[in-house]
Amino acid sequence: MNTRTETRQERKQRTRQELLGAALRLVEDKSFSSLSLREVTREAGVVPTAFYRHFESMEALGLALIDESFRTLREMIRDARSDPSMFEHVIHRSVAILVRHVNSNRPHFRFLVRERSSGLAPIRHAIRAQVRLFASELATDLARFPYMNKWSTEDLQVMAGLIVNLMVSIVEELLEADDPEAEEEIRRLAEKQLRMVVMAAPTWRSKPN
Amino acid sequence: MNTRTETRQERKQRTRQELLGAALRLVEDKSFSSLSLREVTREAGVVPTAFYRHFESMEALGLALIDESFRTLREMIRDARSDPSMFEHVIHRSVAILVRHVNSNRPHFRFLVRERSSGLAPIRHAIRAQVRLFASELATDLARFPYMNKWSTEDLQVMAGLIVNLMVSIVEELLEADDPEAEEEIRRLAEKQLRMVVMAAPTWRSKPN
DNA sequence: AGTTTCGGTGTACAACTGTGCACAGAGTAT
DNA sequence: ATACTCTGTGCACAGTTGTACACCGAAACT
Repeated sequence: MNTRTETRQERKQRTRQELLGAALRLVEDKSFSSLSLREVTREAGVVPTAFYRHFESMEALGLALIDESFRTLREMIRDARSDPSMFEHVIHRSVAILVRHVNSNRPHFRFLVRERSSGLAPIRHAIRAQVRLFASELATDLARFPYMNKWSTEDLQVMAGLIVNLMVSIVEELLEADDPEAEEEIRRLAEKQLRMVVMAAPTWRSKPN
Repeated sequence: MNTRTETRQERKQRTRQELLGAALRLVEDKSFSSLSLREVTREAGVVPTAFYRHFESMEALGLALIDESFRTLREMIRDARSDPSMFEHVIHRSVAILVRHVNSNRPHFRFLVRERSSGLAPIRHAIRAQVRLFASELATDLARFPYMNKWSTEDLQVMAGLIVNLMVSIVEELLEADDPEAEEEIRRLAEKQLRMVVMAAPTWRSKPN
């Protein structure tokens, strides 16, 4: 039994994680806002009132989930950036990485894309802020690519927004897909869509008329 | 008093509409799935059990709301198609029409974009099916444009998907915006994004390598 | 060793939920 | 005028909800 030599902090962290995990498991079939505090504690295996030792409300737990989810998303970006074969097959590699990370973190991604548009205002806004941040980082990355290195900041932002949008909708579709060939089809179309979007790069010039 | 000479069918239709309207009003600040049958009937001014005279469950009401919402969306498309000045300034006009329709049907659009990703599976799927249908129609429309008239059906579908995606996210942003200058900024960026996307048309060729 | 701190328990309660049932009263059909 | 058909009402009931409160026992501190 390893609980024997468990410090108090550790124990607290553990049940905190259990609460977060329980919520994540439960939003698989229900929306977060229709999730009750008692359901979460029941799933986590603690008594309802224990919830308050960790979060002051369900909304607070939701915000914590956002933190957690974006931590895994940042891992993904780090993966993508450190991929040496990236520059040649950017699109192919990016989509591959995205698909892989969605598959190994389905609950987190599901939570994010759902609550991004539905959900309580504070949660919605927290997610959208993070996504915008992500888009900004992408924009600076884009500046290193051919054709785009002369673009204005706004143009880069717009292009980044476009790509992030696309990524969000790819994630949405991946989450709806269950069988692997549906996934393969999504991946194929996703790559095509991305290619179309970046195809604008060589031709683009701000304020065309 | 006009209720004096009200036929039974009319009366039933009226309270049915009241229920739909009540639900639409309530999802302004809560998500549909966390909406209770009693709340809806309370807002509509009828007794809870009367609900069942019109819908067998909240899910059924949700599906009815989808119908209603897409009816107003189809109006929008009709407007757009019949606009004579369309072909010259397609993008500018399209965005204008979109913004106008979102503003005059905020509750419907809010309901759609929220429940599209969250919400119960049947409702989610119903909405996504309609959106896909919309994308297909757009694809055939696109075939009439220069450069694109030689494209394969799949390429047209992909481009249409891209545009619809973009429209969805524009609607999402419009719904978050409250003050008119924020709206103006969204409109401006939306036009730029659309221009970028269609910019691919002249250069695009399937299976580039 | 004695005291304090604090994560988790158990009980309790008022508020709310969905829905079954009997019934009213107006619209409709005969 | 009489009988039937409905939409909407009223009441009831068991189940669930959030949270207040007193409490326990072990880790942490003195």
